[in-house]
Amino acid sequence: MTDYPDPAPTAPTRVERRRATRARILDSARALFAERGFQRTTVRAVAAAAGVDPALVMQHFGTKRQLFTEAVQTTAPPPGGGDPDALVDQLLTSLDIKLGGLPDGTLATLRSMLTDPDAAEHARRALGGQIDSLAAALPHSDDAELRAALVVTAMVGITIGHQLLALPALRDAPADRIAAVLRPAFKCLTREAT
Amino acid sequence: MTDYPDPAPTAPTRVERRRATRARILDSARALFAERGFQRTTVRAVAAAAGVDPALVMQHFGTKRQLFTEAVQTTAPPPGGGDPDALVDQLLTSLDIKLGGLPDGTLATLRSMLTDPDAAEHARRALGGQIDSLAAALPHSDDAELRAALVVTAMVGITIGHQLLALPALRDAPADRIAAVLRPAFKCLTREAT
DNA sequence: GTCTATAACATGATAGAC
DNA sequence: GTCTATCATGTTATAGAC
Repeated sequence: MTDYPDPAPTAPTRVERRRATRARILDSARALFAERGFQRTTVRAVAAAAGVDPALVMQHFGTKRQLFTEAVQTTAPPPGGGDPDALVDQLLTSLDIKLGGLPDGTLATLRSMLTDPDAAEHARRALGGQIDSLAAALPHSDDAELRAALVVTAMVGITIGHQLLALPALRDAPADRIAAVLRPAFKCLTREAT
Repeated sequence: MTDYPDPAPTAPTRVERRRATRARILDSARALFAERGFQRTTVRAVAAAAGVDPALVMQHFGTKRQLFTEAVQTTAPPPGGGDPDALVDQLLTSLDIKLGGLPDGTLATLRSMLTDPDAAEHARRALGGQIDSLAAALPHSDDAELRAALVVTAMVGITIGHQLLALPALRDAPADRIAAVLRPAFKCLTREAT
């Protein structure tokens, strides 16, 4: 093992190769989970996409569920502090991003959250975090959290309609126009009033 | 078959019994599809819930998919005509209904639309219809359809957050309060402006 | 010894026999 | 209407390759 000290810089060690294979499997899994959701994605399909044997996938991740969990694990989105109007613009920008290419991990969670308990829990946590951040930045009132939740879930619905269902009315609209139409409504939602 | 002419008013004929069994299967299927979605619902579970043999389900509906299609078939929601403000109130009322008990057929479609192509198509059609109705009632402009689509998909997102994900921030809010907070924002969305 | 591939078993959808 | 057979899939156990 330690007899020959790095014969060539281009020769990967076994651990490196294994790590690379693992990463390849994770990438394929993320893409397929994003496209088809948890249930409709088969371990065999992931293996085929990654160019490995199906059993190898299990070797690496134990169960399909664990594979999903790791594939979906992502760094938390940046929490935004500042005044509410800036926050709304920030949210609209992130929606703008979302309406373009949502990352596969997020897509996978979005797509599976209605039919898979684990994905639902993951979504609950992620959305809860976004809601709390937004609520904290809103003017204090007893329905700040409610308003924040409505803004976030409304954006989820719009994203679903655009990205996952591809509703013609949304698919054909440019992202900046959507943001422009949405802005006054969201400002209205975040402004405290009874 | 036609020898004995209705021996008793309480004795159901074979076709009646078959029809009743079929209805029982459909009800069980609708409930299970609403709770677990298409994939996670097994024909065996539907059969067990209806108290029949699994093969009988196939005898009646051919495939699990066809069972889903028939279970989800529902009468179209009432198209609303009138002025936009009244329409917004009407939508909020329907949201109010939705936040209470959504019918199983709708729940089943909602839950499965992100992971099942057929359910997605069904949802696309149903939402498209709602969007078109609303757009037709909005003041004519080139983004009436966009605005209508945003209102409808936002409501879908809110419904999902409330009913399917049970986000704490929404779950704990009374429906009338949600409607009150939402009303100004939706009015803003439906009012033409650039 | 460590990585990979093959075989075996359980459950579910569906088709055909009875 | 019920029972049995076939096929796909998730998962585990076992054998083969380097």
